[in-house]
Amino acid sequence: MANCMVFHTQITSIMEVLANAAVAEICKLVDDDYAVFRLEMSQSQKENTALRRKLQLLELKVARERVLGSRPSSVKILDRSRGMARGHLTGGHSSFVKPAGCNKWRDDQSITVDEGSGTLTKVVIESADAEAAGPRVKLEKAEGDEDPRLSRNIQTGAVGVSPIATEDSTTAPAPPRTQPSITEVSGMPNAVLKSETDKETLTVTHRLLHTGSDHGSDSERLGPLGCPPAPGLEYFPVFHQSQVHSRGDGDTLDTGGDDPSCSYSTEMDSGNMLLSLETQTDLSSGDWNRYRSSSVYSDGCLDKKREVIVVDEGDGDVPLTWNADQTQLGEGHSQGRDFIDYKESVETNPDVATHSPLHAFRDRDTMSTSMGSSDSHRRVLFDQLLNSKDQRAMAQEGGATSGSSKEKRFLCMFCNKGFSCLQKVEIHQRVHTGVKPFSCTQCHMSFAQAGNLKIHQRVHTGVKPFSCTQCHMHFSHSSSLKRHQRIHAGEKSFSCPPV
DNA sequence: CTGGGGAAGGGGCCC
DNA sequence: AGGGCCCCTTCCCCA
Repeated sequence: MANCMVFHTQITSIMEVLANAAVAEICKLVDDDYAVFRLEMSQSQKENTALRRKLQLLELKVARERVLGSRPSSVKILDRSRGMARGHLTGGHSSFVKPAGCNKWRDDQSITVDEGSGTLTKVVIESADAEAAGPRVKLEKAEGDEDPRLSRNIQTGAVGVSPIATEDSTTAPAPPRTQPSITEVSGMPNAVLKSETDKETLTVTHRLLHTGSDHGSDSERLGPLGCPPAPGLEYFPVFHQSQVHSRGDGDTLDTGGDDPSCSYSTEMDSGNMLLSLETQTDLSSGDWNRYRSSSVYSDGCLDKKREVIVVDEGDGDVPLTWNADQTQLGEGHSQGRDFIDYKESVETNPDVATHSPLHAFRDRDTMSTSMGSSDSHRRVLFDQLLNSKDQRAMAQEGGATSGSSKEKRFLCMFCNKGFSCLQKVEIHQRVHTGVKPFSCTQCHMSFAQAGNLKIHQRVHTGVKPFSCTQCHMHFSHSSSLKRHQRIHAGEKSFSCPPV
């Protein structure tokens, strides 16, 4: 019996030893695998960084070639306001910033694009306007020796500072610490705003983002962070909540925080996905339109989506029915919570005029005291949307629900303008979304209405079906003929009223 | 003064 | 009869 007990004890001890050995081996395997995993992650991240560096260099080269090719000595930027307003990217997406308050680039605004040894590029745009509204905007792309990040500083400084156009950033006077600045670490997968002080960044961001609206024209507006806004995206009404994918539950897989290999939360920031989209897309307007019309903004896709507010006639003049079969404009854009919020606000608050998605977002954003970078990005997009075409539409139509609500029971969800049928409001909402599903097959142009495309194609065909009966003139537009015939009729457009 | 795009309204046709 | 769709027209604006 005693022998049996001893044997049992020995067996138990042996089992414990074996179990401990097994645990140790398992732990070792896990550690090894984890190390391999981290190594692979870091390698992949390095590869991504290298690819991004190459991409940015290519973009810079393209921008430089365009600028230098068109203006070899004194580089000026063409007025792309119309192109921007019409939603066509015509150049590098992040290379040039149009000074606020200026409708056109002036001769005294210089742009220096010097890549030097290929490792340093500075783009300096100086506004000689002595007005306080004229910011000094400096885009700087500097590539460090080891640091793969490409930084871009947007500074708003005192006006009147002598222009800075130097190849060496060390010769440029360092901005005062108190000077507000925004540093976009564009070398990261998507732009990440780093602020010296959050308050200052918020202020400067707000100032930068409102420089265009202060002057009233949407064509003057800067894109986010000085980038020409992507068409369509410029007025993209769907904005998503940031999705942070790093786990914070503290288990062994929690690689967020001090483990850089898994700190990819910013990559998934959907607010910055817009920038990512710009970066990954050939930004020539043609390619952009191809992309837009083929993959995201295909007409067939769009026409199947219903994003309108339908006035329930049985409920008086209060629009209560949210008709949104799909609250996204294209695949690849998850349904935005802002739209959900808006839906809720519409359902709970009939005051749609002051609770449009834009107002709702703006109100909510204004309440935010710690606006993050993605919020800033979204805010500029919403401000662009609200302050430009939306306001123009509001001004033209006198605001919400103009006209008879019985006849115009389909309300635009952006400006609340009423339309008689669903298709009309869908077409109208393309004003806000920038969607132009009808692309010309012979050029880069695209149109929101099929009829306008048809008229446009007369440019290529040379067809001028409208002939003047009193002269040899022919016109491609009927309105042009009508306008021309006023000349024969001796009609004066502006005549002094009889005294 | 013309060229041309943007946007909206109206009417006809079809289901 | 009513709604959706398509096409055309018209006006406005800007380059």
